[in-house]
Amino acid sequence: MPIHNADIARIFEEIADLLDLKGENRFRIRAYRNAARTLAQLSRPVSDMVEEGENLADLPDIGDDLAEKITVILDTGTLPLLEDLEDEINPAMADLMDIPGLGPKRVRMLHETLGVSTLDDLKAEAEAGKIRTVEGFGEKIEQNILDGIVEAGEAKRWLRSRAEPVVTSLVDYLSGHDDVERVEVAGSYRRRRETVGDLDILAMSNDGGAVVEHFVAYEDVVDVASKGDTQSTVRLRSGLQVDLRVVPHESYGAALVYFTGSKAHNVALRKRAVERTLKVNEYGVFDTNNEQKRIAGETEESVYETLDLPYIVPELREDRGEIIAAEKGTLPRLITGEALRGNLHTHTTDSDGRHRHSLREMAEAARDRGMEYLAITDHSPAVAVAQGLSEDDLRRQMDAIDALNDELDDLHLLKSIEVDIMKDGTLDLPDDVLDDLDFCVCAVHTSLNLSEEKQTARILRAMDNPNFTILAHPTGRRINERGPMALNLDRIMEAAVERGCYLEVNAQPERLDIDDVLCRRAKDIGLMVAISADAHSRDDLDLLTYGVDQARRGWLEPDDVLNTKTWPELARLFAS
DNA sequence: GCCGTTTTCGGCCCGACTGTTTTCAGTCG
Repeated sequence: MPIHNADIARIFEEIADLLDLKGENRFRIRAYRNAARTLAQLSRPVSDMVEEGENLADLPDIGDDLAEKITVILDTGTLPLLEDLEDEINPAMADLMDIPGLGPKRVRMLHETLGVSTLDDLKAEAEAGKIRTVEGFGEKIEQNILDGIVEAGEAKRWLRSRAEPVVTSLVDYLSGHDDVERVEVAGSYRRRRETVGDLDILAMSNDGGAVVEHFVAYEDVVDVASKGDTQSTVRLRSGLQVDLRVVPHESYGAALVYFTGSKAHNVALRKRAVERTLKVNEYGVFDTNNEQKRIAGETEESVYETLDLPYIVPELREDRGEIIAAEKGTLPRLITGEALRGNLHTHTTDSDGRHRHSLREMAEAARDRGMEYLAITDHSPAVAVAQGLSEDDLRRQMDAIDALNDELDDLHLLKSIEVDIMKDGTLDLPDDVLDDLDFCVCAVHTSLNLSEEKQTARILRAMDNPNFTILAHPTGRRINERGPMALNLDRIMEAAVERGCYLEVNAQPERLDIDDVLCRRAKDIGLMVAISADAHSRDDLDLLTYGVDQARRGWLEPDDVLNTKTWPELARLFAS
């Protein structure tokens, strides 16, 4: 069983939690968390780095000690430090820190006084009214704990696409107030993450109190968690939590940086500020050598400028090397939706009655959106629920495409298929029909639970087929529904490079597969991707924008993306 | 535990709000 970066990151996170509960040195705790973050976002497996004799201590936030611990984990799958800590502290106590309002100090206090170790213990003591008897606790905290336990069972991050309409109406409402000059959604929403935990809204106004009052009076607000002169937190009927922050004109840029995050990016910026005897907070940039004189803050650009940096777009603000790149002038020129010339994954009513639009309707929708080409990729027979195309069906569709291509002069339809990768790694249609297609999109839809070894071998075998072009939704995950398949994607991506195959960035909001970190890894090894709508209806062609967002977060530039190429260019790539 | 144009020790990002207290610790983002 190979040890992945994520496994090591999880061990470091757990160690950090347990050290936190012990009341250890907070900087030591932070060191473990920083290292976990570095590992989780690393674009290549540390196991490879070790094999190739590279020094792990060269990685950011990893020194000699943690480098050694990583090699121990790679060898044994665990770490003596973790096992010692787990003997000392019940690991279930770490879960208690997920309840809002409970941090390490309060959890430890509850453990020492009431013997609380698990969520069940906590619930029982809260319901019995015992929490309020503990020094430093009261009725409010007890009630918040009870509420928090209930919400912990429900809370899931929202797909950003699902939050969009909520955002639009709330922003409209806030903009309608006379004292509000400007409103913007910041946070992970602005960084265009695939999901959002809550909404962070920034308003420009000189009367924070009035704007906060207006905010909490919004008709969808069901609970006001906090309310001050400049900020407030509420819960909407939909369950979404919204934080509002109100700042004056001169602080707007600094506040936008601060509220957009990520937290790690902000920390890195503030460290950089300290090195320049500056202080960055949500009100501006201040010169600590000159009586805290404000030197910037009105715009985001002004904040970055005082730190000797060009503007960094929100999608890159994850402290994944963007600050160094900005300093060196090597920030990527990110892919945009306008750069896409076509869509390489499209379904029609030919394969599935539930698909809403015909070949012709899909073609016209693509043309209306200015696309140069559209690949038709209905399902193959194995996807019986989708009434996959038989060999004869596919041949008939190819004829229909030829006819339509004669008729359309500003859109080129490509003949393709989303062919199933069978459990044994063969493709679901014979080679002689696949040979006649322009290219093949290949996908796993069944037997998602194979072992990592078998699943990887299955896909590698499929890639041996010369007709294999693009691996669709490579991990098979559905956000909030099912995780990725067990899969050695590093091997698959390397094999794809060797064999002239490609990966898809599936733009369906619940898939977004591959994700941003994997996009970055693909770029690093020179593997191009297709940003594909996986369109099941005309409107689905507009989903491409979510795929573009994910690709931007993965640092992809136009040259990293197949469908920025013209069809003749693509045809040459696919033929080689 | 990491890190270094203040470099092998002594720092490590910053402020608002709540709930408990009477001046502030804990938590959160």
